[in-house]
Amino acid sequence: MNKAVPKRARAKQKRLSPDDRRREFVAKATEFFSEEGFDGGTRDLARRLGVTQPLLYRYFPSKDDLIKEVYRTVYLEPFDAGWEKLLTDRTRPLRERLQEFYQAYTDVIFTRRWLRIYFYAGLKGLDINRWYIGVVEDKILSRIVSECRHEVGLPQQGKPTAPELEMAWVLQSGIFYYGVRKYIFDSPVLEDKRQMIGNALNVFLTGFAQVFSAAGGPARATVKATGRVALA
Amino acid sequence: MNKAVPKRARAKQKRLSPDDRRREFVAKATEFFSEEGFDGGTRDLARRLGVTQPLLYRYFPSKDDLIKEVYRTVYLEPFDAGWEKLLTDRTRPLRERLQEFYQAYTDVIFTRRWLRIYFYAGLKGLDINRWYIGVVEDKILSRIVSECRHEVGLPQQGKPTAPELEMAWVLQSGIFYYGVRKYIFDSPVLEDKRQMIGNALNVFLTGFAQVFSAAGGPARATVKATGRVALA
DNA sequence: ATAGTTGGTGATCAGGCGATAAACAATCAT
DNA sequence: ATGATTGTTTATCGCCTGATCACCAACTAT
Repeated sequence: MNKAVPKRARAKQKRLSPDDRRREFVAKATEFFSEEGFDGGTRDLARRLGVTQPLLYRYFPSKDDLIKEVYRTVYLEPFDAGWEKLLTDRTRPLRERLQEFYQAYTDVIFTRRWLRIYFYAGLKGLDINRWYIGVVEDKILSRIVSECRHEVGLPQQGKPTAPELEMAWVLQSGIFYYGVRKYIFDSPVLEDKRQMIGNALNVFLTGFAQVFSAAGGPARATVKATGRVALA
Repeated sequence: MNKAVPKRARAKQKRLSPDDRRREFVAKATEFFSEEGFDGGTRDLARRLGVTQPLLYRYFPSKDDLIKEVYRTVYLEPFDAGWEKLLTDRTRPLRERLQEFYQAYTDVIFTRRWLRIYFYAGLKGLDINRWYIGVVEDKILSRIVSECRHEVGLPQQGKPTAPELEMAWVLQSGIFYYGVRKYIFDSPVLEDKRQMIGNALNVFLTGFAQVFSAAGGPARATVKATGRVALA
């Protein structure tokens, strides 16, 4: 049993402040759990941290508490207050605002770390996930719908309708799933993310204008005034 | 310890053929794993089946083998050969074919069972998931692109381009994620699935026509002939 | 130098896991 | 009815898990 020489081994890493060390643990735990899932063992995690397993329990009362901190950092980290202003800044063309927003947004969430934690949490049925979806709807999608309505000359009658919001979800999801395919399924995707976003926006904006504006040009598909689809 | 009366208790359920019983096990295991994840215990599973845990090992050599059978049934079950024909049947309007296809397709995969297994498998990094994505691309998306090209009068020059295929993914994902929100995240969605699909298709088809057809009408957004987006 | 506080480890516990073996119960062929 | 065969359970094994406790090492203040 080679238990000796603990001095030298640890002498290299300088002593961090307790808070910093804690944060370091959370950061590495995030990486670990995003790979192994939340059923990953505390011993494996500790090994990855270069410490022994009981030490975790000095910093966190239980594994669940550690996991909760992981959630918090992952979910709260990305949201940039500037995005709301960007989306509603009518001094710039809508197309340009959306392109810039989706590039910035996907720069943040299109990581293996973020996406995997997101789905692990979702499959667990945690509230935090529904909360996040609500935030996306409030801060992003309903703004986008409002701006689209303005763009095509529709009245700004308060909240977006449910079909409009759902259509914004279709756009959002179409872009979002590019990241899922790439980072969760390791599936090949169009290399140029910018181009994917650009095309998605072009199709969405032209389509939205013709489908949702009552006074739109001769729509290619038959749509009643209510937005309900006339099937064949 | 009440160990007696095993006769009566089991007398009710008639004896099934071995194969049927096996299938019943797989079916209920699918349900179980879709809820608990594949880390769910074999004892819990057995309790759900109304039998004891060791019995599972008479029907399946190991837990992993059982899981593989679960995958097989879930992934192979849905694919309907008729869908390819439906998508390419040019005697009917494209809009109508797509609406019918996506309604049928989502009728099959929009279940808590299917979607959750799909993501559990995906997070594990299993090949079967990449395989499925490839199938979707070959059997569904490239057909859709071909049909769209035909619809807008573009030449049928073999395979779809990468940007076109990616655009089809945006449509597919936009629709697919409706099910994810509803059945995985238990999040409220537009009640009328048919309407969601209809609107998504309307926007996509009108948008696609104007964005991807070189000779399209006056597109609202600036797009070079290559499909690459001109930013601002 | 010494006492006190904090950072970290080794040993260990109770419980749950997947899996196995031996015994019992029920059915079937004759 | 009897023996063979299949279906099912009880008991158990070795391993791994999250968590705890007593102890050791290191830095800080005096």
